[in-house]
Amino acid sequence: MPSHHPLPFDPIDRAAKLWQDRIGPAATMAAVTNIMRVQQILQSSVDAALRPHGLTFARYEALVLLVFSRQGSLPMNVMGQRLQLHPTSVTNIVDRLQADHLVERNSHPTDRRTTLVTITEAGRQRQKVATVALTDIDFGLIGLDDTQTAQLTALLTRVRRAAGDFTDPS
Amino acid sequence: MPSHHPLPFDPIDRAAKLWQDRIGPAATMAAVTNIMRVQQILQSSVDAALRPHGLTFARYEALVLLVFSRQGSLPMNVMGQRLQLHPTSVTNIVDRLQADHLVERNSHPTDRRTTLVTITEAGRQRQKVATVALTDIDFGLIGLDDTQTAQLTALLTRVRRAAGDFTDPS
DNA sequence: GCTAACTGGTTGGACGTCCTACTATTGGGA
DNA sequence: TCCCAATAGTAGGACGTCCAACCAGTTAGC
Repeated sequence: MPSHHPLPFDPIDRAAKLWQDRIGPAATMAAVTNIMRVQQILQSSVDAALRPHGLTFARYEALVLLVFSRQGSLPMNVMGQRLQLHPTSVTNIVDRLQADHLVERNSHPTDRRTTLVTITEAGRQRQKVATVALTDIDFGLIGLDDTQTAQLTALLTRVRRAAGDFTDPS
Repeated sequence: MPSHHPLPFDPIDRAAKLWQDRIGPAATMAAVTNIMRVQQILQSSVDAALRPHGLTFARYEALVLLVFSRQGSLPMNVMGQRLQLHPTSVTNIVDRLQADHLVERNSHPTDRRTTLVTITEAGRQRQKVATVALTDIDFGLIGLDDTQTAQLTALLTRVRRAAGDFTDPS
């Protein structure tokens, strides 16, 4: 169970209201704090579902990426690009997955700089049961029907695009 | 400048597409990862704007809360409730603000368990300039017009409500 | 060929978040 | 009155994220 204390009202929204008179883009502020807060809710909800399986969302995403990769292995830098993570975060995550024997580190055949991360059979199994756990809680995203979920995705994708998150491969 | 590496395509969406055939609520998964990602973008954008002023978003929010409080001081547990933070997170944040002389810790007049956090004059000044820095970047939330921003807020509010985030004081 | 710039990855440190466990204080009920 | 549950805050640790700095290997330019 996530440990968000219930709120009698939204303090940040209240702050935003106060700003409206003296500063400016309160609507934007409200959206920002909503995103921050919903992310926090989802994170703790998802992590709680994964904890019994010894995973976090970050490590789970890495496992998913490897499971769906053609060879079951990827260079670390590619993992960083796909998951949008700093190289040091990849190192951190792979360290922990490796300590759990869910992935292995292999050397690249031609480029001796790169490290290939390969998922193990145990890793595949773990990803499978973790996915079941996640689908059981519907990924922690509740309160929206299919149409609204699609709307939300569309809006957020727009933001990501505006932020230059995915540069189209032109 | 945030350090997200540009993406040629959305890997998680791709993974979600793969799941669609074999697992199920891929749309939900896509929305979840989008929220996670947008939060990350906003966080790093906002933190980058605050870094020159020696603040993070978490500490900034705490300052705002104190500035808008009637007495300029609040008990730590109240701060935790308003900011939706774990008690230990409040301790952490107040520690750092105090080290920067932006807040002070005072003892409560009647309840010796509670600690009153009081904003200093330096804290008020810092909050002011930090707010200017933040409004200058429009909180990093771009790519949406007013209508879309309102839509986004409405959708996220629905999620928060479903998660029991604000328990209406009925 | 040789040097300089670039790329892949790691280390160490800062920060925020949470959890578990603990101390101090308060307040309600036997 | 006294004891015990609830509350306020902190300490220590785990985790993920980032940055700065660094080393090893690779590639391009001269």
